[in-house]
Amino acid sequence: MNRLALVDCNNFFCSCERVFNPALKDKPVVVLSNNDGCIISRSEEAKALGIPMGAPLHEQQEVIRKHGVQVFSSNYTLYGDMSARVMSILREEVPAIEVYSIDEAFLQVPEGFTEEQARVLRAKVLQWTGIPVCIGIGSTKLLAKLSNRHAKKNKDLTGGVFDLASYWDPDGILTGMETGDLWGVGKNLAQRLRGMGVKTALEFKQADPAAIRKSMGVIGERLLRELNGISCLELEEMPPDRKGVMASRSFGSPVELLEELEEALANHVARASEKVRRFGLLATRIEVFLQTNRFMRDEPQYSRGIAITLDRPTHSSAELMTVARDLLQQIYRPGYRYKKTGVQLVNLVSEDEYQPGLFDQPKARIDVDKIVDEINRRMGDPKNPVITRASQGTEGSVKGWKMRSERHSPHYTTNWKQLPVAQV
DNA sequence: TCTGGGGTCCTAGGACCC
DNA sequence: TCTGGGGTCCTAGGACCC
Repeated sequence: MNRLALVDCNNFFCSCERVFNPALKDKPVVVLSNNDGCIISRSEEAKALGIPMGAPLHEQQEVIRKHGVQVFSSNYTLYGDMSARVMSILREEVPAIEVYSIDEAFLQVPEGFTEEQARVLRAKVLQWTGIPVCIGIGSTKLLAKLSNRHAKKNKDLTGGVFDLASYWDPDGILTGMETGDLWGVGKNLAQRLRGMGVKTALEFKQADPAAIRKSMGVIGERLLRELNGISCLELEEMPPDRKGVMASRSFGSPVELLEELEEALANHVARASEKVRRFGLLATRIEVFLQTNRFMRDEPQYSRGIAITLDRPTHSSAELMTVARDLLQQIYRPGYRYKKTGVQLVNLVSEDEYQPGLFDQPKARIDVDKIVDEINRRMGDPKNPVITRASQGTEGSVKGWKMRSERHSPHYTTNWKQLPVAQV
């Protein structure tokens, strides 16, 4: 019998901010998306104030002011480092682990693994990192997710740990859960199920597999089986090779000029190609896209993407920037107020496996890109690299495309100059 | 003033080939 | 009267997730 545990960090980004700033304890805290646009993490206190997930910041200003909600720009350097600490503790405890996202991991646990043991693990993570987690146990990924959700929703009763299979009334829990609360069932699938008269998780569990297959395809059938304890989603210890890398940002304020778009795009290409180099990959295809603000209903809208397959795979910033700029020029139309541009590098191949073609240039003896990457890694932070290309614009030329990040916490754990100081 | 960014998987349809 | 069928690759778009 398979046995899995899903460990999920509570309000992860907010919890990270709290670890190094104890004054935030018991206070409402929220963390914003890139560009300080939306609220993407909320402490329990902030949730209690009725601040919804994904809410635009400007809609919540009044609540924030009234209750003194502490607001932070996202600090992915800090969150990434804290995540690695949590994952390394988990990895030591179990034979196999799949890091599913920055704040979640599936653990392969022994057959006799109990809620009691999960509580010990939970306490250890909290003590060693300061991050509270919830743990759900089940025989499939979907059931572990489901248990985790219950543990989190009923923390007072569960103490943050739950195993559906050892509960006295599992059907009662499934009845109290809508299909849309299940992992993998979004708005559309939930609606389709409602159309079939299936509303609760229990009704879904007992539904006719053939009917589900017919109306929801293989995805529906897989969910149904997982819900019934038949594992369809394997634990993936080795992350599969990346399919693509994307980089894009909304502008702080609308941009109309091609030159500014080119500058913003050059920055996105720089980030995307650095990522591709870091993974030891080459891109064989590049896509550039451009769009106006779809929320501005009364403004003229324009949205277009264009892609080409490269003559040969590359991860050179200079080469990719040239191609990207050319593509942008092809789709750019004057007279629009643009909200966003971005680049996707896809069909990635391994640097080592790639066979150079007959007419390829031999590799440069010194790879300038990689040297720049190394310097930026050691000396800068991701939002402010110390070395950039001229096409990316210069410091001080404050342009419309610059991203907002006004309430950034320090890089407590990754920059010597920003280490927290203990008061004696 | 103000609405994130980065992924994955699946399906359908067209082009092309034998 | 009558106009293959099956496989593969590519692309676009939908749906979902964190």
